Amino acid sequence: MNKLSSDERLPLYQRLRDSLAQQIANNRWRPGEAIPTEAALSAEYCLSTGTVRKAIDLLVSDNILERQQGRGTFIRRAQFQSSLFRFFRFQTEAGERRVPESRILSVEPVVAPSSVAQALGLAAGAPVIRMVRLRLLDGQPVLAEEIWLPRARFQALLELDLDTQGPLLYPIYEDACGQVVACAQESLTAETVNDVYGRLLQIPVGSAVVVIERLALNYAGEPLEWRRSRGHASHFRYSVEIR
Amino acid sequence: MNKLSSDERLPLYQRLRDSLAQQIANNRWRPGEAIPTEAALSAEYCLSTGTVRKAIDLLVSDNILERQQGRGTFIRRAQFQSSLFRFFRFQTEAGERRVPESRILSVEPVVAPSSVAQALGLAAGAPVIRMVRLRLLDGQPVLAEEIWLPRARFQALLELDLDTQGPLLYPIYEDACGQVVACAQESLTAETVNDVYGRLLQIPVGSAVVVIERLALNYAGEPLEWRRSRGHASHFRYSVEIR
DNA sequence: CAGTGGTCTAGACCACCTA
DNA sequence: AGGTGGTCTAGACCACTGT
Repeated sequence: MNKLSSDERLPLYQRLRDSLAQQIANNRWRPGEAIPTEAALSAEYCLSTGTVRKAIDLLVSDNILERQQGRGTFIRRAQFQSSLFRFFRFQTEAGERRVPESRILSVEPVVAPSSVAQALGLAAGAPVIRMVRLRLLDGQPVLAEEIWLPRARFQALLELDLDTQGPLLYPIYEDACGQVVACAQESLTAETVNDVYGRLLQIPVGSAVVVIERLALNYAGEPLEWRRSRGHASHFRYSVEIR
Repeated sequence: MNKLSSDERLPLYQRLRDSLAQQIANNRWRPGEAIPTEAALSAEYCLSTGTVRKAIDLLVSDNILERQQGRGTFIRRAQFQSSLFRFFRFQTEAGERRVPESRILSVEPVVAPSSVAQALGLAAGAPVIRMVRLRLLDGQPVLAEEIWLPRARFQALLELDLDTQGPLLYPIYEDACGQVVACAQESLTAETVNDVYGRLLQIPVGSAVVVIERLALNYAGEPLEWRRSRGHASHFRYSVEIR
């Protein structure tokens, strides 16, 4: 006999959606846990199953819930899975996805070049951290990354032994610096590789590489990280649907 | 008392969706025209309104139909604005968008190479039309396109003087061949340009070019056109938002 | 087996548009 | 006023999952 609190003019399925989203935000259920069954919800809120289903449909299409026939409806595990997979086909012959290893080549405190400062919304010459990283599959370099971070937020990284960490940076940002990446803007182009990156990627100078520039933001929309990645074009394929 | 022809194991709303998509592809209704009301469809197919609504929901979320409360449900006008703009920055200094001119270099009936046949869903060696086209801005080549069409659908193109037509192919497909492009899948990569395309694009052999492969489909999801376009990487930039 | 989500029905009533 | 899509009900039966 629960009550729907939000605006009475909204349809019931919308109000139920809002109520459930609120409870999810308040951790009534943990990620991976099941919410009550559709029957239980329709009893709790005195709604028909059709209305409950429509509310759940919305949360599923929002990527907040996940249905599993015969088992239940679950809170989606928050998985900021690297967008790499959308761009590079780092896969075995069998087509299974793999996270490339990470080899950090340098981490140094520097002052921001003007282009980087502008991307990160800092004053020119502001203190930043510059990191160069190589991603490898089976020992073969596939991606070379240049990463820039505002030092004010990421000072702790300089005192950390990054080699002992996993291959993903964003969990480290979260654990060591309390900085949570919520979303990112990426921008894609191609170029022929120069000698520096040719050597890093172990490909001939003049090969075609794809260049990905990414600005990562926190939930408040503030820039956290700017990176430029280069990878051999033969590892690269990006697909879109157009309507 | 219409019959749903497709696979009996599929849910009714799926089969109705397919049936409607087929009729839309066959021009039973013109773009902008209304389809029968939900009540009429549920009578015609002997389905409840809930099932009909669900089928229409799918077509709406596919961007094929458009609901207007109190008025009806309408075939969406295909605004199919060339996706070129999303990928290539063909713009004046002022930032205004321009459609590049089209220069058709060849149109010839050939048999399909196996890769093309596979993309178009044809048997290997099936009759197709191969077209080579150059897109130019201010007389400068910016994009070289290789276009493959199933001859069964596009025979009429061979008897047409394409030079007298506009720079966009899809309106020609529609007017001359009755083939309506509803959506497309594009896939993007990069390579260093060979001598043939280097000469076409008037750029040095070995420059980085972006390669776009596109499969265009009609409303029934049947392949209509496969094309591969190459353009100089410096004209190319693609942006994405990642949640 | 019992319990879950997935499909489907045959309505009712409402909000909105056109005339 | 009459017709449209939008919301909602109170069920039924099915397909799938776990024990």
